[in-house]
Amino acid sequence: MPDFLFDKKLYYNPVEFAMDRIGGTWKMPILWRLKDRVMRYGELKKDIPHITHKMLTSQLRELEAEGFIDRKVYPVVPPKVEYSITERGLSAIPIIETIRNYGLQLMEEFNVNENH
Amino acid sequence: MPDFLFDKKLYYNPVEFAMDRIGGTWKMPILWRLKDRVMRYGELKKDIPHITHKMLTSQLRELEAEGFIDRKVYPVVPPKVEYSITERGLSAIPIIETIRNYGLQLMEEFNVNENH
DNA sequence: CTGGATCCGATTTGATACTG
DNA sequence: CAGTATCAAATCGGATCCAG
Repeated sequence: MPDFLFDKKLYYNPVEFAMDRIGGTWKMPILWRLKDRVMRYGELKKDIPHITHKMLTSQLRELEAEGFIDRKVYPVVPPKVEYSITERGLSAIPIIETIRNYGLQLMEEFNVNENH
Repeated sequence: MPDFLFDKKLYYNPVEFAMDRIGGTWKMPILWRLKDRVMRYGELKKDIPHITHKMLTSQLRELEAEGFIDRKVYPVVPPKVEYSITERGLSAIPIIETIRNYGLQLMEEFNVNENH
């Protein structure tokens, strides 16, 4: 597998390409929440623990720019913006589930419990 | 899914936990190469394009510390060190394949070809 | 041959202030 | 309510040097 360029960045393999699209700390949590319903900005902000305003905004912009989510602005005051998942975003859901299940398996192996 | 601590770091979900173990730019390429044979440090270095000495060393250390690979040192001069995959490392291979296939699918959708 | 340590620039992220 | 801009802190990664 040779290197390839996308959006001015050099990639070394398909795994790296995929993780650049839907990886990082926040993109999967966002897609996961949008998988079966439309959500407003404020809802996402409340629903995703620890995410900062800046990170939520930037990650939503990237997901939108690459076609994983749609953004619908209602011209009202105060502003209302709804985010929804696209076909492309939906196709990522099974991958997220696979990684999530693997993570749960690893957590057992490492004796990680959710009570600290 | 509540937060949990592991190795002094706070995690928000199982996906994040999994990707901290086998994610990043280099861990999957390393595991992938070790999946069906033992390799020496220099072999890995030659075989993984672009990886630097520092990154290869640090990623091998982390994978070893968390039980994904074994490190065998031969007491000879000059030094000879062999890296091999463990059971835990092998269990990551199907996940890597899944992500890889998804990456290839995305690359088609984005019209990424490997000739730049 | 393998690998540790250090320096330093680049990138990422959090906090904060401001806007329509 | 949703979003942008700015600055500072933290993290990451590359280059380089030294060592057994």
